[in-house]
Amino acid sequence: MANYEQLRLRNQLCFPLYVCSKEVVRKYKPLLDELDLTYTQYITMMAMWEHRQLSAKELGTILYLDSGTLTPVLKTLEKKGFVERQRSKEDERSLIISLTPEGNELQDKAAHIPAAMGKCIDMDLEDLQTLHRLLHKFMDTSIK
Amino acid sequence: MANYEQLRLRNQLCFPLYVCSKEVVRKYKPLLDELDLTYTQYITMMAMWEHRQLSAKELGTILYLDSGTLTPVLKTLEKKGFVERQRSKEDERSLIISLTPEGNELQDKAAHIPAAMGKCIDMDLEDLQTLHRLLHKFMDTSIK
DNA sequence: TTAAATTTAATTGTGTACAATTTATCTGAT
DNA sequence: ATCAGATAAATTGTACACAATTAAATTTAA
Repeated sequence: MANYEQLRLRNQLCFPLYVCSKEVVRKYKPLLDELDLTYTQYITMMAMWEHRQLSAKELGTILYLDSGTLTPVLKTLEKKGFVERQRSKEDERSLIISLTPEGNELQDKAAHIPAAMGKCIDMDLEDLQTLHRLLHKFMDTSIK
Repeated sequence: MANYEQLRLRNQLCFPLYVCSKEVVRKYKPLLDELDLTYTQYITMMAMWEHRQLSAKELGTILYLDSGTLTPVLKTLEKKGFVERQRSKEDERSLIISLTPEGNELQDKAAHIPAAMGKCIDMDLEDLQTLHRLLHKFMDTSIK
């Protein structure tokens, strides 16, 4: 008789990852609605606040997103006035994304979000730090 | 001068969660292609293998998915012959999902997947167990 | 008992994700 | 100098994911 214990949802690592990720993104929604940003647009803006200017290629590397996802996200952010898209002069293949003044101002409006999210998470600091460390370890050792 | 340290991607908990989740799902793809299942269809089948019969409502609770996502997934799985959809006799609002013989046989073909995925993850067992425990704790304390 | 509230799926609309392909540009080896 | 290969975005197609709404069935309460 076969033992399918390993096929139970509760024994998977992938399933709680998948659920936690989705539910955290869902918790961001009311906060991000105030900024007129989706979660994907928000992490894109976080990368832009940090780097001011990036090629679409570099953004994709930072965010782990391909052009199929990023192209429409960047067009939307441009339409909202938060970034500018322009071809590189040195290499016409490359698309340079720059933060606009409006995009820069948005950072002030977003400044309270990390603390607001923190209040939703009812775990002690040590567990959160361990979780953070292990997720980064997982990313570094198991991805690509 | 404002300090936006908390707005950096690397300091977020959400971002590594989001990346790890996506990348794990991507790693499943070649294994699931052999079964003609997507990741969402796979976790749905895992729930069905475990419970044999569930209402759509119960499935949604187990998988953290709403009817907007589940309805098309279940129709696809029915088209593939792995589950049956029928209205409950006692409560016509309720949709009963049952495993078909073909769906049951699929479990044999899936039995090797957890071990195959395990080989992709280059972390020691203790870290994986800690990660698993903390993700469940996160789910239990911080979701809904 | 019947009207209001609740519950369950389905539908609609928007926005990702990603594989695969296409198009344009650039680089390097001959 | 040129063309074969590489690179960067965009496009196409499929499949979620979820909020909001709708529709039907059931339950509750006046």
